[in-house]
Amino acid sequence: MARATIRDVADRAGVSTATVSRALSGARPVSPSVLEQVTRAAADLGYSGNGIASALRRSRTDTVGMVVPSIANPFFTALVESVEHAVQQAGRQLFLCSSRSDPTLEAQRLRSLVARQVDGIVISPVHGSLSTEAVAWAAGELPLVQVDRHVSGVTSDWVGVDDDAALRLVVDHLADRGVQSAALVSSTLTNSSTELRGAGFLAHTARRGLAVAAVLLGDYSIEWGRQAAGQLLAAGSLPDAVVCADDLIALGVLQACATAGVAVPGDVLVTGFDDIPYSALSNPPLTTVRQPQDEIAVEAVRLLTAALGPDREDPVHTAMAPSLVVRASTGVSGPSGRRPR
Amino acid sequence: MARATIRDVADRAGVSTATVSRALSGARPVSPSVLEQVTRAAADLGYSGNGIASALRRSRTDTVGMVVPSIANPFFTALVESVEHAVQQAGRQLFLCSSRSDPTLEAQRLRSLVARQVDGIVISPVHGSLSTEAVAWAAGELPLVQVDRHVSGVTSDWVGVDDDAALRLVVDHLADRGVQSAALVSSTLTNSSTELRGAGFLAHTARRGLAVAAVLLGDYSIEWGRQAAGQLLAAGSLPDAVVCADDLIALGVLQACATAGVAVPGDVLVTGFDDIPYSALSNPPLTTVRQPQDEIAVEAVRLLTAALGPDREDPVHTAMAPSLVVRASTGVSGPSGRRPR
DNA sequence: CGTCAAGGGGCAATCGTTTACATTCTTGTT
DNA sequence: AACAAGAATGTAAACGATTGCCCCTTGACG
Repeated sequence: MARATIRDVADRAGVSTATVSRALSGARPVSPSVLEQVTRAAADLGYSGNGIASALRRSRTDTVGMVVPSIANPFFTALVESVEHAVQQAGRQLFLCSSRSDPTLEAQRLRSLVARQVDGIVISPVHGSLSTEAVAWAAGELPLVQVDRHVSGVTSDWVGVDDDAALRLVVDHLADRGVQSAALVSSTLTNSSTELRGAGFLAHTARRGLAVAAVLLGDYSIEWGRQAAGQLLAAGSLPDAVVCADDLIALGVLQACATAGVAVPGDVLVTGFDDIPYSALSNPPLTTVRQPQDEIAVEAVRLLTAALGPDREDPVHTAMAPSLVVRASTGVSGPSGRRPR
Repeated sequence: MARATIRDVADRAGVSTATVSRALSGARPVSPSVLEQVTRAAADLGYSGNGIASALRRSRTDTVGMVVPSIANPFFTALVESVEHAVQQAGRQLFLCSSRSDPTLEAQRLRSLVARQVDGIVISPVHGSLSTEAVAWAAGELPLVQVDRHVSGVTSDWVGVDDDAALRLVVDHLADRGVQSAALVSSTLTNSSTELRGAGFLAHTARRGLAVAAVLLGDYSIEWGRQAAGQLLAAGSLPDAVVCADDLIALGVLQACATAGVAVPGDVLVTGFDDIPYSALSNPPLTTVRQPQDEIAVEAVRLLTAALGPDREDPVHTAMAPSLVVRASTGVSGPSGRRPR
């Protein structure tokens, strides 16, 4: 038995489809008796509407698309959850896609979302330049706001964290702890966040007179953190501190240090970025930068909703203030012995 | 400027909309010259099709909906990622919803997915009985497969892990380590997984002659793990082992033990369930049960795809074999000192 | 030269809603 | 009592694609 349509409901209730539509949606008042009839008929038939037909007619889907580089990264997970919540509050549904850090896949997902007529898109672009074309195109088709990262050369809203301020917090904290040299472990990905964090690291270490021991680039993963730590250890001379561009990398570094018998924070200090839940549980617990991801999500959805309205506002760049969460990985013991072993 | 429609492309190429449709979709061959014309016209206009209109006409959306209790739980994150991949392979897109462990929200999401005419649904239901009505209804509307957990009394496909076998692995391992008493920390959620794990715990501890020191029920979170450990510690007499119904709980237990100065595995052994990535990084690394979530996802999507075909097969229950990942939290040192402090 | 088949293309119906406009039916006003 | 205003409902035209059916052209074969 095929699904009941509005026509079936209308026939059963003895009214026109227009009346059914109005009764069910409340778009215009109907008489109490008719409302009763229609409601009953709909219930009897188990009528649940056809969102597709509705969307076609109204040319709105009440749906927002979101594209993130990875679902597995807890930072994005948290962001997704916040956005989902905010979108839900606004009476819409979230369509989630993962670009798997691949600009080609990302472009594909964007095309797909546009074809599916989502009302707007929230995206954290994979790459600073390779993502530009697809993002620019999508932004031309419908409202789009970038979160966390952003591509260069596209005029669209962006909401994220102030990466420079974040690295100022980290470097100042390390310098206050007496650190004299630091290495950066980050990603080869040339997107805004990565680049701003790299630039911030260099600028603030210079400002505080810290030596830059090394800059190692891989990807945002635990595994890369392990490898990078391995490289630092193999080089023989460990810096006083290792600054990581995200918590996953930092967790990998911590694990490698533990395996190699290097004491943290005794021999080297380690910092992360994002404050994912597991950073509080590592050994030792990780000093990291907290992003206000919930506020970022709320603001992103607010901007999107605004863009759906009639009057187009100018694109807005909003950098939220980060905060430093100090834990044992930069603990009070400090770098007493400068060299391991 | 409004988005270009197939009509615009047809006009520009000097052919009918039917021909454009056929040229672009390849549903029927068109002459090379016309194909060329159409392709150029579409490119010129930046035509990208209207998925909604197409979906209405074909009554398929090439979209699969997925509902999970939480996006933040790494186990579901991994499952989502696997399903997204599998769905993508099948040429469809994934529509992800979080039910936030709330049966009411879950029902709402299911209604929404059905209204949006997704081709099928993959769901991990929140609750064993409270979710039944909504799941049963949705399963009546379209193909639906349950993953990980399942509700009672709905005839639909299910793919998950063999919870009884998993607890057999855990309990046998603990018994082999010389454990004589064990506590279970689980969730109050009465869903299939939780119940089967609880039953398995009781059955296999009985079989191996282990004393059940306590059964504590809360929710699947780190925080609850902490609290439960607190209760056990406060009770004065710690069991030889704490079996946790998932890794998040176990991580909380480990953290509480570390804080309280209780040695793991020296004073107590701890096991988890799911093998989330962070379980390898905890202090100490966690012994846990690995679920073949990728296989589960692939099988779920396969079943869904099969159900989309013409001939309806009988509902299938597939329990995948779990495996035990032994790490330091049940390490070789064993429970030498039975009582902490 | 006639017939037929096949390939290529167009016409128009269709999917299930929503909604502008027309129509009917009340009800109140003068 | 006639008429205007307003409320409730109906009619039918969209929305933008796909596709069954028909027509035309062309070439092959008898």
